Amino acid sequence: MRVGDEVLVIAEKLVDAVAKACGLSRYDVLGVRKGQMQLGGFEGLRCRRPASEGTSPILLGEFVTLEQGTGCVHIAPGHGQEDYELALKYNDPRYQAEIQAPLEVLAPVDDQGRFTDEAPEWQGKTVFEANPLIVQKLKASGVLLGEGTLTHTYPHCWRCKNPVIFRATDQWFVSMEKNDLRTKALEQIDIVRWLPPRGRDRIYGMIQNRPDWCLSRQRVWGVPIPGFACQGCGQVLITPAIVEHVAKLVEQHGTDVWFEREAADLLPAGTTCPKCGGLDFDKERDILDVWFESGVSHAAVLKPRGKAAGQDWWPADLYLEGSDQHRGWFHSTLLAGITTDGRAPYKAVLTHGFVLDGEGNKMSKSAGNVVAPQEVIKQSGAEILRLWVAGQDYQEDVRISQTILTQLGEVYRKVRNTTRFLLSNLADYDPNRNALPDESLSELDRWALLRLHRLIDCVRHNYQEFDFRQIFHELDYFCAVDMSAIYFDVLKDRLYTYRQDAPARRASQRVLHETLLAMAKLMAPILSFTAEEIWQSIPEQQREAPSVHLTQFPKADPRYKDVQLEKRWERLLHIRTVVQAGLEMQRREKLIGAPLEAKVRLSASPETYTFLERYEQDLPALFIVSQVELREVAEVPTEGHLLSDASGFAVDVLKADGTKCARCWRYQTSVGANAAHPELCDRCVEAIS
RNA sequence: GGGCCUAUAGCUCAGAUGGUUAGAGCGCACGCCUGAUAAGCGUGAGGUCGGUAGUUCGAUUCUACCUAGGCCCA
Repeated sequence: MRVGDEVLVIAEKLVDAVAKACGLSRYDVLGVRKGQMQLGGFEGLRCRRPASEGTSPILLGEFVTLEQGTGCVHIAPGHGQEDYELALKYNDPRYQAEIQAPLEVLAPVDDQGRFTDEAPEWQGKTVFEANPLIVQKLKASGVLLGEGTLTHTYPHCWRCKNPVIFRATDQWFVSMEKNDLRTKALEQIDIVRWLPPRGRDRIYGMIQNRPDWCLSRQRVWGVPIPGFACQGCGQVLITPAIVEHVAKLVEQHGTDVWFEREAADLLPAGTTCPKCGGLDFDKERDILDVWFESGVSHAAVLKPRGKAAGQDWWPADLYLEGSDQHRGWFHSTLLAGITTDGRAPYKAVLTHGFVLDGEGNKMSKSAGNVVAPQEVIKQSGAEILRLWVAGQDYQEDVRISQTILTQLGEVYRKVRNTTRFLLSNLADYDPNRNALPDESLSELDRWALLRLHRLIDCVRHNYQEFDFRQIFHELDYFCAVDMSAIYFDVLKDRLYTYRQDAPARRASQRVLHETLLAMAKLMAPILSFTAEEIWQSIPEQQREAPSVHLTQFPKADPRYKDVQLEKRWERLLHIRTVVQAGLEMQRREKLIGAPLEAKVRLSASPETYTFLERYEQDLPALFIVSQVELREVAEVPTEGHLLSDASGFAVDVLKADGTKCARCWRYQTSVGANAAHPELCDRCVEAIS
């Protein structure tokens, strides 16, 4: 645009804003130009510099926005990443026509933030001291159109909050392209097993796009880079022989040797510069990127250990860390492993999410929502914390809150009480003397073993798949439903009232004993202390090792996998549930209280009757009632029953016949028949005789 | 702003190549028991499957967008 006798180049959309900011009241827009010089644009045109001699080319940069300014900015490739990358782009041979001479990466600021002799006019002044002087000079020479200040976010020291001055400096790099590091890394990623599988996509994308690995960091503390530079010609010196020499010194004196000694005392005697023959060197002051150290930990930890144990410790079976380490540990380990060994030093990588509060928000001190593991351990115990880890879906972010911990306490107590019941009912049982063969087991016992071995199968599989939350839920269900609500409840009668050596009682105790051992082993990796506590409560001769953690993990025995029996019991347990609903109805009617006060009448269709007939003697025990009347009827359901079920039976609940036996609490007509024991039923009389 | 990802009952989790009343355990309510007792048993009530739009005969399941949240990067 034209202002007086001057022509200004301004981004089209910013013309008004610039005119306003600079107080340009009268101007004409002469035209719009865009793109390359050949197409009539500005790219490659040269401009006189406002504060120093010479000209600079106009470049096109994607990062210049229309949010403020004129749309034209000066760049300093020595003082900013985007500027630097733009200079690199134009220094490529295909842009030689546009820029005529290669762009220089000038960084005229020293380590103290002062201008160097490359900017003689400001030499010795800090950047902030020079800023107003430079503005003054521009004003004086009449090249400053306008001036203003702008507040915006800018990188700064996280500790002292001072702004950071970017400088292009010499660094050490690992090239992603030389020796095909990137290609090899991508190949290795597809060989490694990633859990969950999407981890593969995440690290693949990163490796695909990452720039060269910058190995050097400008920190005073860390692992030194064993490099040297010739004082005479600046030639960099780092050869295998030199590195080996330094490594020996470090082995003898520790890493500090690098900081304590002069360069001459760190180099092999008689080292000369291969380029100029110089004898004096500077040592490298930069340290290694810390990711380099974790990236090579496998070499320090796995390789020597494997050798010492005569085992294959390398590569690792599994690397396990939070999902942020796709960019960290897994990443640097992969690159280092490929460089030194040509492969990833791990076979599989498992990642977990992050711990969030009960609402799914990140924990922070200021938000006051932090749940500290130490506090959980203090309040609920380490076992609850372990249970929490197992029960959560770690493939996503996991939550922790008082509600969740309280709930875990319930699960823990269910597991604990279940094993307590097992232990207390095995007090008079010795598997070496009292165990009965499979043929002596009732169907109920076989069903319990079937459920146990299904559990073993499932738990074993899920440990292999690292799917711990399934184990958590299966264990909970097994304790709460299969054992506590069904098996134990039915078993109490025979455990408490049968003669001690009654085969039915001993048979069930065998199942209880096997269940106890298996449960302790199954939970051992998660509830390690509880499992061991259980184990120590088992008499020494009744367990195969002094510690549960020294036992073999249980394996499901296929001989208990009776699919027909499983189907029959599914049906029986369904009938049991319907009967329980009937009992509940009569309980509400105050007809009965305890189920043993009841007699259950089942009216079954011919098909159901045939199915139930073989269990007729077992039904009172299974339903935990005093009597069961089984009747065959032609049509079910029919009117006039308490409850009827679509699968072909109806339930009625009546008061039990007879009187309550003082010993087994069942209502039996035989109570009172024996003069010596007028309060006992016939079964109890027999049991105590 | 870019990459990867999540959202199912109060809680932790299942679920279906899209198809009848979306499941479990716990918790909760109510009741029972008192020989697992700071235990045990039973019954029941809880969900517009984050929101909106689209594809489809039909979507919680597929697509897009939105909202909320997490990790990494800029």
